[in-house]
Amino acid sequence: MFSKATEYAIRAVIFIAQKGSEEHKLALPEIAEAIQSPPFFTAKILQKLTNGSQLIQSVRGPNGGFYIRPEKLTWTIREILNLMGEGEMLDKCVLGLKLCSEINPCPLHEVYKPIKTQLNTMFENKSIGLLVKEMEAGKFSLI
Amino acid sequence: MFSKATEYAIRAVIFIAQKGSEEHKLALPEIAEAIQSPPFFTAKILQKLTNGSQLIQSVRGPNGGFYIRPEKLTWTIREILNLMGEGEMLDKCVLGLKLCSEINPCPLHEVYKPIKTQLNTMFENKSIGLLVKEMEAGKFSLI
DNA sequence: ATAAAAAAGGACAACTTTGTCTTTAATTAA
DNA sequence: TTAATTAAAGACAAAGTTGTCCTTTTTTAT
Repeated sequence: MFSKATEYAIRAVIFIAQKGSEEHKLALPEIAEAIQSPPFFTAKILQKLTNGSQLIQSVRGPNGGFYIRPEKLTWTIREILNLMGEGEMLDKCVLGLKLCSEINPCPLHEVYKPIKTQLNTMFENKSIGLLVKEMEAGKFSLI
Repeated sequence: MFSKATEYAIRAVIFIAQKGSEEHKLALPEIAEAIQSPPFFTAKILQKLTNGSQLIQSVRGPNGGFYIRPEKLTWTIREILNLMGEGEMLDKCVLGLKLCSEINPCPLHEVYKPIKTQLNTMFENKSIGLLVKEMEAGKFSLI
C-alpha cells in the first residue's frame, strides 16, 4: 500500500513519540534497531520529517537525537503520509484514472468509494498521541 | 495503491472483455488508445496475462489481436492482481510488518482489519464478466 | 509461395526507490 | 579549548519501474 520509506516513517514516528522526549532523545541506531529499518536510509527519512514541518525535532552532538514536541502529538498519520508525498493515494482512483469522479466513474468507483472513506477516516483519526496511548495500553509491535 | 502496470492490466482486461471476442480480436494500438496507456508497455503487460494462465488469448498475424475466452469471465480482479504480482498487498500489514497478526498486531491492525476485508471482498467479488455487465448497464469510463 | 500484419521477445534507457558510505557541521562534556 | 558525539548533507550504487524500439516469429490473405 505504501512505500518502504513511508512505512519506516510511520513506525519511526510512533516509536520516537512513545520512547523519546526532549530530556531523553533517541539516537538513530536505537530507532532503526527498534523498528527494524536500515539506519542510513532511516536517517534520510527522518530528515524529511524534521526539515519543513518539524513534525520531529532533531539535535546534534552528544546526547543528541530525535524527539517529538508534545504539541505535535495531535498530528495524524495522514500528516505523515502528506510529508512523505503519499497523501494523494487517499484521494486517487483505484484504477489510476485521472478524471475518475461521480460523473465520470471508473468501473470500481462505486464499490471503492466507501472503502476509500474508511481509509481516510482511519488515517485522519489516528493521531500520534492516540497511537502512543494505545501502544501503552495494549501490546502492539513495531517490528 | 497499485503500480502503473497493474492499473493498465485491469483496464486492458476490462476493455478486451467488453469489446473483443474470438471473432473480433482487438489489436494492441486499439487497446492502448482505449485505455490511454503506452502501447509498447501495454504489450509487455498483456504478455504477463497470456503466458501462463492464459487469462487473455492472443493471436498473431493479420486479423490477430487479443480476446478473452468466455470461461475466463468468472475470473476476478484478484486474479489479475495475482498475475501481476501484487496480490499479496491484500494480505500484508499496512505498516509492512512481517509478523503482524492477531497475536502480534501493529498499532493499526485492529482498525485496518475490516478495511482489508472489504478490499479483499471487493476484488474477489468483481469478476470480469460482472464488470462488463456493469459497464454496459451504466456508463463507466476506462480513461 | 509470397507479402503483409500482428504479437513475442529482447535490448535498452530514463527515472525512481532503496540502501550505503563519507564528509561536514553542530553540540556537548571534559 | 579540545575531543567526542551526533545528525545533516551529499555522493554513490543496486535494483526496480516505466517506457521505447528493433528484430523475430507466427499467421493470414492474396
